[in-house]
Parts: sequence; structure tokens; C-alpha cells
Amino acid sequence: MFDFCSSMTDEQDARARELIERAAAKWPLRILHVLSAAGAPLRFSRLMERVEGISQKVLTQTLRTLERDGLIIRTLYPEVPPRVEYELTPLGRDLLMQVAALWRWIVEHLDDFDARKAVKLTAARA
Amino acid sequence: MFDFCSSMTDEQDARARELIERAAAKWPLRILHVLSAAGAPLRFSRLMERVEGISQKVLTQTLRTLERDGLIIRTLYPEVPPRVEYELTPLGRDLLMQVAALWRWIVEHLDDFDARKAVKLTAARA
DNA sequence: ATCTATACACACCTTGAGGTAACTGACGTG
DNA sequence: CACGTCAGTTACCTCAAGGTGTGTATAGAT
Repeated sequence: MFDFCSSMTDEQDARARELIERAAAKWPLRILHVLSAAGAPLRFSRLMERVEGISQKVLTQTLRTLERDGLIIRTLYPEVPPRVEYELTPLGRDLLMQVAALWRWIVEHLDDFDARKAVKLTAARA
Repeated sequence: MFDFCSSMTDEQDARARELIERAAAKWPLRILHVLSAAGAPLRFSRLMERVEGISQKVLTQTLRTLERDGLIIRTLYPEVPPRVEYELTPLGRDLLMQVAALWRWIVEHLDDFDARKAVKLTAARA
């Protein structure tokens, strides 16, 4: 109905959309959510347990991406066996809070998404 | 830090995440945005022009998905040559408004996403 | 000497999203 | 009769995400 992005440059618009796409993809959102719910730094293997269905390879890949995006911090403790801990950055926490608002809105409106099944629209006439 | 989803069932949580993933994917967000910015129903070919880079096949596919999700309405006028118009549903508009809030927050904080590049973190000691 | 635990890296394969190009159907027009 | 228009559909191909399975370094425990 109106252009909610009118105050953005095309480049800002594109970058924001790219960030949304990346953060809202299959695994990143789950990982951020798990880290937030834990409330403390988590080791690699703890993440593997809690992010159900993810493979080792993809978990490392996704964690590296999240680190590059500044959403999590990776801390390596040079012990044996090695210990690595992941935690949200303030930016990651803030972003997750924003996404959570959207998340909650959707959950509150799941009925509306269901309701559409009952409303069958037929073709209009010219 | 805390579980922002504590009031959700696992199923609600999963469905909401799935909706976020689907809506935030490559094309759906752009299409919804274009429809919103237009402020009026758009024909297939108008969408093709405004959603830069999308192919005919993927545009139809994505539009069908958005229709099934109840976010847009497809209206076929049985003329020759055929005319088909797409417009946001109230639900689609509301969802886009919610996403727009997130969008705007990200644009306002793009500097923070940039800043991370300057903050190099080295390994900690145990 | 062997085994275990941890956090990966690497090679290989499958799957699906998305791109390209050609074809269709119905009708008005020249 | 051939042509153009519009909104697709269909067949075909590519590429990257993601899954699987194995290898690796290190030191302590048995």
C-alpha cells in the first residue's frame, strides 16, 4: 500500500534484505535461538546436540558465517582435547530480539494462516 | 539470554520458523515489497519488469506459493489476451509490515554490522 | 601400546532451487 | 493466413547447499 522503504537507498535496501535472507535461512535462526535459550556460551558438541538434525560440517560452516556477520563470538581454549565456545554478541542478541518480535507475531496469527484454506477464491469476471 | 519462545509449543515454533524461512527467501520478499510499493494490483508482466532478475518460471512458481500461503490473491480475467492481476491480502500486508519493522531496524544498524570488521578478536587463554 | 574425547577438515555424492529456451492457446488484426 | 499479445508450461541444464563418511592432532587414562 505504501513504500515502507522510501527512506532507504537501494544499497541499504539490498544489504538489509541480504542479511534477512542469510539470518532467516534454515540453520542460522535455530543456532541463534539455541544460543539465546542457553543463556551461556555453548561448546560445539553441545550445539550439535541441541540443533537437531544438523550435520557437523554444516554446523561449522554456519558458525563461521555467523561469526563473520558479527552475530556470534568463537572462543578457542587451547586445551587437550580442544574446547571451543560460542556465544551471542550484543549485536546478535539484538537482532534476535527483533526477529523474535516477528516470530511472536506470526505465532499469534497462525490461525489466520490456517484460515486461508477455508476461503477459496474463484476467478473474477471482467 | 532468555527463551523468547517459552510460550510457544514446539509445533507453533516450527511452523512460524518455516513461514519465516519461506517468506524471507530470495524472491518472495522482493515480490511482496513490489506489490506493496505499487499500491495497486499488478499484472504478471508488470511484476516481471519490477522484480529485477527473476525468470518467468520462478515468478509463477513463487506467486503460486505466496497464493497458497494466503499472502497474495491471484485474479484471472478471462479476456484475450489473458489478464491476471496480483495483489496483497490483508494478511500479506500485515506480515510485510512486521517484516518491515525488522528491515528498518537492520538498516538503522548497518553501521554496527560494518563495525565488526574492525574488531578482531584473538583466542582467549584458559 | 592402545583407546578416548574434541573440534574440526576433506572428499564424495545427492538433491533441489533456479536459470534458459522453446512451445502453447485463444483471439483480434493486417 | 500469418502475426503479435499475455501468461504461462515444459524440458533441460547448472550449481551450490547440504548430507555422509573418513582422517587428524593432542595428551591423559588404562
